[in-house]
Amino acid sequence: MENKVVTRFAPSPTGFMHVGNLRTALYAYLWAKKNNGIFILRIEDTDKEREVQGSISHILKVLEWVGINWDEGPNVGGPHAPYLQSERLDLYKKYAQILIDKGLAYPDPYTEEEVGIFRDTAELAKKPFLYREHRPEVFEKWDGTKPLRFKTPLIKSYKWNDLVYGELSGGPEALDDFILIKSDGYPTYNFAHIIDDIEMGITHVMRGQEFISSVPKFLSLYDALGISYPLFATLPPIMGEGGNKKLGKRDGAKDVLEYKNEGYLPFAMVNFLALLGWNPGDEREIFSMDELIKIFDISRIGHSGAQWNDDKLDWINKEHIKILALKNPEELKNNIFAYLPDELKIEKLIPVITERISKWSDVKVMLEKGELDFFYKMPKYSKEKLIYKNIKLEKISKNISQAVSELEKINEKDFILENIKKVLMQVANTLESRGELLHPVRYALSGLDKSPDPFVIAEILGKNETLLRLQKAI
RNA sequence: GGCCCUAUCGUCUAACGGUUAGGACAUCGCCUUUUCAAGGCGGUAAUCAGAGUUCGAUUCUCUGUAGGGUCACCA
Repeated sequence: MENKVVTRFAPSPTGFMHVGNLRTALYAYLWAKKNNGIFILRIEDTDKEREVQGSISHILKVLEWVGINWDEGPNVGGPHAPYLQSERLDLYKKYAQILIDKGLAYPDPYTEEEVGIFRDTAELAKKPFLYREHRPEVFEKWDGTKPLRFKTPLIKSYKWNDLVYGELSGGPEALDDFILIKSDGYPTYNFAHIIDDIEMGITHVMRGQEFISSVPKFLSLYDALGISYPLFATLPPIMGEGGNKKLGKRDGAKDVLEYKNEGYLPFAMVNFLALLGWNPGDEREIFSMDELIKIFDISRIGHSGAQWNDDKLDWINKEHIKILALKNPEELKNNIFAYLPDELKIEKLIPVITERISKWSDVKVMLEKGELDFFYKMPKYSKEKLIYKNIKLEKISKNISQAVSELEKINEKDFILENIKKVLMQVANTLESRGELLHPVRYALSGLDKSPDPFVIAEILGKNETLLRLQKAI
């Protein structure tokens, strides 16, 4: 197994995971699985200031929810353990020492304030800030109390190949003496992720487009260590809905688990995210995770930013609900029942509800709007509304009476949709317009202007209740 | 401001020099339906602009414009 594909998802535990993070994880996972490779989860917890308690378990929960299983990482372990960067500090020190020995790393002699002044001056002059312009002539010995900086070995431009974007480049201003190890002893992202990617044998590095401008720094570090580059696959940004800003926490990107709570199916989320920046090249749009693994291909990842779109997510979710109704009706039932009070946990209500929702929480909305009350409560309504167009009330009453006497002939156990429909349609067809019977019947049974059709309602209510409500209307 | 990336219907996108520029979401209309939803059928709607290369540019090149990213002891 020489050329086994190894990818990783390496989030930092600084808060909740949003959909942008999840898509990066998904693409890395799909690519690994498509190639029978390994998908590693690594936690980049090197910023102790910004770390948020509970983030790690949150990340694991999100990945578990959508069905992204890591082959190596927290909980499952693996040959490169530990998978938390904060537990790998000795490793970074080892590599740092190699650079120091080569004369390619040195302690920063300035205070943070002094560096701040350098930066402000550069900004004021509308020039990019470059620390290396202030690099000390003589390097002191590093005692661990000062930040350790990388000495950019050669000021040059870099050109490299990206699996998604093709040839990319960065000018010399993208190279600088960045910090390898902070004064608190933790490595920076720039340093740690490279060491870990090397140590863990990562073959394909997938990450967002915001890292393009840092790649020259990474390349210069690989060069300094004399190590060949992994393959890079850069992902286009996800933009906020309606806006043109990259979707980020600051711009209201939602916690992935909020989608779970709102009642989206994990497959729908995966499906939608897969399509945001990638397409299979044909006209299919609905996929399971297994199908995605089969057809996913880095070469079909797009280059331009894609806007988040709730409408499309809702549609995809609805499609997945339909699939669920066929494949796993029990799960469909459980999800819908979870929102219903006991008196509404009626099996026959499920198809009626299913066709009206695009996510589970819509059931709650239906409930709140009172759209389901009539299934267990005698509806309240005004008799004027029984009138269909300009038909007189007496005529309506007569029509209903006629329907009632016909419905009475049906046996209690034969009181099912198709029989009810047959009988009511028979009566309705004798009238000038069918609406003069069907409208009042529907209204008498539901008390609503908009409701499922009267036959369905009648079946669910049963013979007694149906006739009772119709009598009342008469 | 420097550097980098991007640019097809409102949105997600297909078309890797030759298509009546295709599909999906949304929208609109019709059919079905008492109504709503669902479903079926159909419509409106796009190559950012200007030069070049070419017999021929959505596609290749350049310039402009617009949008995005980045320039931390954050990742």
